[in-house]
Amino acid sequence: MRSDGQRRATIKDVAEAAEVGVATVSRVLSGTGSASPATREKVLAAAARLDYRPSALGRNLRRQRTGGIGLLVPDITDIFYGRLADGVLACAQSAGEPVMIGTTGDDPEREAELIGTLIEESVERVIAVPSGDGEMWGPAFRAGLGVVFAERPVPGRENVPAVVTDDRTGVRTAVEYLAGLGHRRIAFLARHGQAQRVRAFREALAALGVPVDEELIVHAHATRDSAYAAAAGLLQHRSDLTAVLAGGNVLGEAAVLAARELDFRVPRDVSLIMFDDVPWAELCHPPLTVISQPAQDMGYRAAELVLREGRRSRTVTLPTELIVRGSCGPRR
Amino acid sequence: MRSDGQRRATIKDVAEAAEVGVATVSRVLSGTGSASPATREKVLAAAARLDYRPSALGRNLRRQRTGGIGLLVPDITDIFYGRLADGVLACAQSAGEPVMIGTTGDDPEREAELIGTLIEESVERVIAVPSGDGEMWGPAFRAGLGVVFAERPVPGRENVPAVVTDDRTGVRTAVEYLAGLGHRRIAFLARHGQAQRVRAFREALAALGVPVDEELIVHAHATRDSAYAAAAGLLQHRSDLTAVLAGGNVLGEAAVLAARELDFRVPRDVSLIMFDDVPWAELCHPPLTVISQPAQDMGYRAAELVLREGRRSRTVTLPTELIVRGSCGPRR
DNA sequence: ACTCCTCATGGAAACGATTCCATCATAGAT
DNA sequence: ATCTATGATGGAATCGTTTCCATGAGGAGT
Repeated sequence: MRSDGQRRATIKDVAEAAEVGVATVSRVLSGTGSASPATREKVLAAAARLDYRPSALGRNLRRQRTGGIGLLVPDITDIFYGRLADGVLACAQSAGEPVMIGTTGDDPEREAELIGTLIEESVERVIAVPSGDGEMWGPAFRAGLGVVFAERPVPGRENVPAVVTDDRTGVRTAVEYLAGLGHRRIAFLARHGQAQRVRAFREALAALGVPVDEELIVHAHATRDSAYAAAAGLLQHRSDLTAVLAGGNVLGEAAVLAARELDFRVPRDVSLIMFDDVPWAELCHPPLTVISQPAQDMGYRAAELVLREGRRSRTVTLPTELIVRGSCGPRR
Repeated sequence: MRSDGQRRATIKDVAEAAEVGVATVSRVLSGTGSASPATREKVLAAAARLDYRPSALGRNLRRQRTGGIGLLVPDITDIFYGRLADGVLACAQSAGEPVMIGTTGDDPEREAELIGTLIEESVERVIAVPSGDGEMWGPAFRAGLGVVFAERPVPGRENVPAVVTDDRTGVRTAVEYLAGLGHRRIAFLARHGQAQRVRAFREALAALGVPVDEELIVHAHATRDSAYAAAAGLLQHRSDLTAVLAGGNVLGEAAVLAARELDFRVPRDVSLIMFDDVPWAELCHPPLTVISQPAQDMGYRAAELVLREGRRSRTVTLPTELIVRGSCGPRR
């Protein structure tokens, strides 16, 4: 008996042990085709005895399809993407599909590299939060990958299925809520790549007859440092603002921190509202009013979409919800 | 030209296009062996023209090694594991290794399933935060996987390399700090699987001559609900306690929430300290005093360890750091 | 009893890459 | 001029699986 630890048993070993051909073993184990009960038994017994597991490598090579899905997110440390990933994993694992993950850091170049790796690995389905303008996706489509975008659509690729949040309604809800409290000087703290939300922000202000001050729209990169710098700059240089809308939890965190550091009292001196409902929003002082986004659902739906590649599927838009806590007050 | 979109180019296509044999193409592209400059050029040009990418499937099947590392964490939504995963990804991506991720939910059964999947996929290196007692790892070792445990060691498997935090020192630091403030009735809010920290807790108390009250040691599962229930139960039923040490950020969050809900003022009524330095610890009111753990380093080191499988490596223990903020005060 | 059909079965090809090995050409040495 | 050493090159085997196809056996229908 040399089955203990040296080499993984192959289908050939099972065939020998069961005294049948490899084709029969394959048929029995995959459930396709016919086999007599006696043979069936023998094969199953041999497979169990040898602790046999079919090699996905061999199978995939033969079948010319890998199964398995790739997942590309900017930053797994951002809880929003953590929850998105969790949703993807929940769906993928219940379907028995392995998931290959990569973090792009919102850098199109790293994204391109990761796409390349996925293609080499013959992964044929990808869920991605695209970086930059999403200009790196040519090779992926040329290679025939099934792609679903999450969180953000890509400007040039409207025909690619995507699962996004209803940015327009979300932003409008936030802006109307703030305007209802009397705020006019509302700042938007955005991440690069949130062009859609910025547009919605302008529209929402315009619809309310509030003039848009471009200097109140500030962009930051996805890092905590950049977010803090942007938030602090905003509060210092545009001190006539009375409310800040943060485009994501990292930006919101930075805003809270900057406000505290610069001695702005929330909500007395400045009202604060952010995208993403995160656990610490309740723990904050004061508790943060947020526009919640269904991050986990988003991941789950994206995974569903990418797994049923059959039907042509359009973009799915998920609703947001305003959760009022204590960080917004009337304009002073 | 049919190279546009239908089928991925194979090495054979490149060989034909360059008018050489497949062996030559392989040699040129992988850099092994010799080839004349002219041939070299022809092959490179053909490969570029056809947008050729070698299939990892074919290569791995032939080479009998997959490369790529598996990563098993309890919950990617927990920022501690998010940072751990980030560290793993940082190392793996810089080494060009794909990463397959799975979440176990701290459930040994799901863990076993995921291990099975990894074996089928011929992944040969795994970094895992083991669930339960880690009794499901037999098949993995039998299959010859290179395993590195992270965060927690597994009782029966001391010879498996692991990257863990210095629980003993971390806990002792926290307990000594609290004792220095006059606290005697110190509770420990632990997750299942933190046996090591519980042991350290008992030892630290004993070393200070403080009697150990077993009822002040409470266990919760890894979910937010379970953590909240445990924290609330602790505060309600053992109201003579004056300080709580939480074994992780989810537990700490639950403690803050429960304290607020039950009208315990922090730190006046109860002092609070938790493992994990997370961004919201500063945002909390009052800011939380924490024992920080180098989660990202942990992941990075684990990845390094699992990639240099060559040398036999022992367990790596990473230091913790006490970060004093405002959630601990003198005993009333 | 002969034919036909179905079912069980195993051999062999294919998937895409690497790598061993044999072949061939050319340059250098005698 | 002949022999040898070296480098370039391609054919073919191999990895583990699935699947096509051929074969053989056995039962049913005439």
